[in-house]
Amino acid sequence: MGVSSPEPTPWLSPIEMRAWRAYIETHQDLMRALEVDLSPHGLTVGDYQVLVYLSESEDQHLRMCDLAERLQLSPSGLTRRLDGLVRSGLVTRHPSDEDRRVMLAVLTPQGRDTIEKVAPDHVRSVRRHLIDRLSPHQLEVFAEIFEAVAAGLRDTAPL
Amino acid sequence: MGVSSPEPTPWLSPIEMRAWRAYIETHQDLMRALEVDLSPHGLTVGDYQVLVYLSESEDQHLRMCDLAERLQLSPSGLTRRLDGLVRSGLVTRHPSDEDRRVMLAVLTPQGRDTIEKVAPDHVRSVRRHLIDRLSPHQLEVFAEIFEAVAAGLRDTAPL
DNA sequence: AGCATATCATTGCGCTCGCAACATTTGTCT
DNA sequence: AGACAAATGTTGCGAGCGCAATGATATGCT
Repeated sequence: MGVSSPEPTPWLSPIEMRAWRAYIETHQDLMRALEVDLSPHGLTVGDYQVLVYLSESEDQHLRMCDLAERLQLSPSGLTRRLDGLVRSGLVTRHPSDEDRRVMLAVLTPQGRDTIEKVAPDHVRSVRRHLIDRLSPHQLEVFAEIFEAVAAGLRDTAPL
Repeated sequence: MGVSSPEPTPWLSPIEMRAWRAYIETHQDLMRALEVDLSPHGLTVGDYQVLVYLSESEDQHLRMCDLAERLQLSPSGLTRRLDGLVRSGLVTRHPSDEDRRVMLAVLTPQGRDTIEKVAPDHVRSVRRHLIDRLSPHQLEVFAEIFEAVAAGLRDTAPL
């Protein structure tokens, strides 16, 4: 490349600022709305995610470390979150036979019932607040955008 | 309207699921990257936002309640966040003359210097991780999407 | 085999935040 | 004026999470 300017783009244009502020300010409200819709079921969105990943898994169980990675949660964070679900009877811990370091988080029948009962409501909530607001084209671009950002983060993170 | 089905759309289509998961999983990573980029300056993104809103305001000050609303923070949350900034010398508290209930959060000269020094780096960070990844068209749709969602939330929230 | 290193889960500690309760001040209504 | 309601900021309390340290187990290297 030739000689490039040392300060490529120092500030945000109006459209960039519009997009950035709308995103930042709306995300929190959206998440709060989902929490509110889920709270009558006695679950947080975080709890719900745990049940989803377990219910999607072979034999309804997952190693703690794998679950933590999918939830983007630190090991300690997952330990505490699972504590709550165990107290509620939705999940149990079971030591692995193959590797005695690992604990398996396993969905209980009650947990299975709960996720099946709650999921339709949660999906409706996501639709109502987000997806139904978007045209097919906007939905397509929405997916593209976050996939592109995710790809970018994977590139720069390992620096 | 005619007779409509009681369960309009019980599940997410593949494209909907793609969009939703990409969004949820990427948002956290994006915010974390912004925090990491800002941390060398000794600021969190939350602290940064406080300084931005104060620096944009008349006479560099804002009532606590107004600031809390813009930050989407509870009153107690703002009290604690300001505690940290006051300890760092970037902001001071000043009782209002007009209304003796209110406290004004006012940017100090040092806080002014800090935000002016940090802002370009933060903007570059936002560009690098998000905005530069998007085409002009994607950026436009990005803004539309979150403005539409925000409008929807304003409609349903007051229920 | 033996030892160093890596992996896995948990715990202690600190941080941030929301909710409810509270004290203070302002506004409203009669 | 007086009484009641609303608004404002702070504090105690508890929930949720990350980091660092710890203990237990597995893996790799010589």
